[in-house]
Amino acid sequence: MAVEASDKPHVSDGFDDDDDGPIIFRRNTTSKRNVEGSNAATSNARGSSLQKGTIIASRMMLPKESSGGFSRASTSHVKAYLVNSAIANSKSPLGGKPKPSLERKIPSGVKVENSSVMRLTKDNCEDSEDELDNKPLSARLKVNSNNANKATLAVVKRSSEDSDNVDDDDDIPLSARLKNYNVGTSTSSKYDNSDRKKPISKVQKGPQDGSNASIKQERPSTLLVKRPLDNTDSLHSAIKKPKFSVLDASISDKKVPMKPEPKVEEEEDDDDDIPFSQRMKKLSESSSLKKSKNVIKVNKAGLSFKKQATTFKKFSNNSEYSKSTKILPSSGDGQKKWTTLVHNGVIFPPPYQPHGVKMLYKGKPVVLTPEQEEVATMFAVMRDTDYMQKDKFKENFWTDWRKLLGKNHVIQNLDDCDFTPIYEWCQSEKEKKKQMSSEEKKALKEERAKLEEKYMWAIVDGVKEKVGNFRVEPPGLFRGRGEHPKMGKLKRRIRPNDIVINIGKDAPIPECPIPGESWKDIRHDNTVTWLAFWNDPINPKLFKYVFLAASSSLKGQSDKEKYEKARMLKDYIGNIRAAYTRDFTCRDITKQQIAVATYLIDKLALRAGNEKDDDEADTVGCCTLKIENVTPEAPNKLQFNFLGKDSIKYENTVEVELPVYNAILKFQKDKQPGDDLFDMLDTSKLNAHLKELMPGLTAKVFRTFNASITLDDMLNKDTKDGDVAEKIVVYNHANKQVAIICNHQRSVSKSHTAQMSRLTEKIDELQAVLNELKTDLDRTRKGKPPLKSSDGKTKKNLNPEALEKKIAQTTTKIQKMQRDMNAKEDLKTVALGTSKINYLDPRITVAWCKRHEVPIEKIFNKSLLAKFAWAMDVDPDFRF
DNA sequence: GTCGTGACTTGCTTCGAACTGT
DNA sequence: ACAGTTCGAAGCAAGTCACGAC
Repeated sequence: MAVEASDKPHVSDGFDDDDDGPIIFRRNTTSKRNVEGSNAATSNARGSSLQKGTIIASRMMLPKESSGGFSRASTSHVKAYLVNSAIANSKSPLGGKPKPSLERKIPSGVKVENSSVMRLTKDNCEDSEDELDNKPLSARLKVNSNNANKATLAVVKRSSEDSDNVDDDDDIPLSARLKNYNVGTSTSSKYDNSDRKKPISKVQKGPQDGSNASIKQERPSTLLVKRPLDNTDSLHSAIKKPKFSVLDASISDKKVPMKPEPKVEEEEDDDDDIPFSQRMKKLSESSSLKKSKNVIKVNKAGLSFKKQATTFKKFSNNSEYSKSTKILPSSGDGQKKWTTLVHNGVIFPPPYQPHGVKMLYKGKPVVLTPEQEEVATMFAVMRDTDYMQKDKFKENFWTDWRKLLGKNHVIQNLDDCDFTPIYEWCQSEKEKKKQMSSEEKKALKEERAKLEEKYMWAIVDGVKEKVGNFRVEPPGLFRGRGEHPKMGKLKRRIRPNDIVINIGKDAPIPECPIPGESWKDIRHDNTVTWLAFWNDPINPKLFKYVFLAASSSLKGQSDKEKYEKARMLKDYIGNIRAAYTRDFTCRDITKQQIAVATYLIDKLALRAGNEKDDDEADTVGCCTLKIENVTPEAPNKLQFNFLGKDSIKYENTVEVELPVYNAILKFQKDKQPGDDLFDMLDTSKLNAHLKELMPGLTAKVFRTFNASITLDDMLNKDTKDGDVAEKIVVYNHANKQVAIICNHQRSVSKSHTAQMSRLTEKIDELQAVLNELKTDLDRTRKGKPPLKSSDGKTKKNLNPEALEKKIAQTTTKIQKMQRDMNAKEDLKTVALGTSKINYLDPRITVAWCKRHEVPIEKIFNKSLLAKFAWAMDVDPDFRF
């Protein structure tokens, strides 16, 4: 049974008893509601400008990414960013000046022209080296490492824009810098920080302590027993990433990944049995140890911001990760995710309640059965969406609805249907609901909560954990994104006999909530984390899973591993870049394509790009780029234009290394539009190759790596002394750059234009007031009375000091409004949340907050604090 | 090596409550 | 009190990637 000392859900405990005052969350984005002329269905048509040219600002100009910039690191990142920032954000929010919308102001071309790009003056993948192509990359890299200095890489002197920022090794020949990487360890990498200087094998031997660890141990558990984050092998081995967890074994035979350090200590063997996650933990803990001096220092500083410390404590305290001393039994199979699992299954949406409102067919009311009416209502309520403009949507709806109507039904075509009565009925119902008193609303909410309470929690190995999506999806019309061929199809009602339950062997099987029906199947599979699933009614070969919530330890554990893997890439990235640069001119076309694809994934943070079926929207990623998605522009630019995930448009023109440019020309030769650019490549080949370079490396790791390293660099470069608000501006700016790198877009709020004009009006009004005040001041100084106000009233005769004060206040107000307006415009198509939730290592944020005395709740909202509980006790000196 | 399946992460929109300014 | 706005949470679609069968 769960160990439970409180009735309260543990997740919220940290908030409910907040005695430190209210937690205020703010964000400077515009409303996400109401999409300007578009919604999901038209996402491909929107926001294309976001990407346009902005990548360059943040990534394309990064010298480290150029052919030779392998050893370049964080500072270069930031430097490049700053240069671009100057270009792209001539009126940056940091500067507080009016800043027009990104896309309008920054034609990609301009940015490219301004970018400082290091070029290969000579290709370093000589034909003579082709003999190496048959050797494993890692082996080749060894050669490469020795040859790196000889590699005929040269750096074109960086352009003047960033010359004043040039950092120490900018002038060091690239070859020399490369050497650092090739020699191996992080000591040579500028990405490195001290806590990464030991190879995994070494670090794990260290004492498991670190200041954080000791703090954890001292803390008694007050609520539930929590699962430790790096809880021995049971949990870790449970994480289904065998390639990662068992990396030692898997890589030791033939294909040895590049090593961040050349020398492997004897102890390594001993660690082979230790799960990767655990080793990673030790790795970071060892860093805590090393930094203990600093910790003390920071702790001292911390006294001045007790409240902040309390927040961190509260979250790490409440975190399952920091409390438990419980060791889960070892699974032995390396796959076990849990030992005991208890939950109550899922809750179903209420049955359909017919409203009896008659729709019209050829102007006449039609009687429908409840089933037919239900589907008609689904269609009626979509009247205001863009789906109604899509023939495919209507066609699919009609096909499915007609099946319900039957061939001989009076309704014979959709065009003659008028759903207005139903639509209006729905609107009035909505309105009624809106008009309910707050007491009524509260009562309803409580009733619902009471009904759902038992489904909200699961007990995993004795720990009460929140369940994520315990509600079965209600029936509806499928809202595929982009030009999805199945949009409009009926998503039928899911019944208990569609649902497979996964639960512990000894746990009671959840009672089926619908009398007379039963579950499809009961499983006791502890190698997976799902609690239930059903087949997607739209695409039966896909599944809909019920998982634990993001705040659960299982999710937290895998989150942490994800970031550790990305951090690990930091130690390998130099060699990896050297390797793919070498292969840009390989004779082996597959290798050449792998090299170019990896380059694009690294440089542009593209997704891998799996193959897609015909019954899905036509979107692409790196491996599935089509000929027409990339347009070469002589001498060495590539113009990208494609629909990516969720049919979000990716538009970007970038300057690339000449060998890459030439390779793209070669890949396009003799192909037609519609043909694959990388015809020899797919994601499995690419990932198999990446795994040779670093254990567990896949294409998506590059995205996490690039996002997190960018945040880390920018925060550390740009944070200046100042008040919290200014620091938050820095954070949001970095967050925005990451969102741009990852092409995280959102649709423009429907009310955006109206909001902007309202703000403009207000600013104009204030400006008029300001002018009046200035005139009055002028007159007062000359001994004249103030002019009458615009409405003809006589104004009070103020003294010059009072007028000056008023002028200052008004000016400040105008400036603030202008700042808000600029921020709103600036972020109207940029979604900051996605990167925060998925790509930015929370420890970067937490450590930065600690270092700069920024309350963490200014950056993370309640759910993020819960999700990232595992990161709360990070060393303030943590660097990604 | 390819393909299909399964499990999980990522990503955008929507909903509705809370907040803010008047 | 009200309207407009912000924001967290939920919803669910759409990706990635591993693995096993053939």
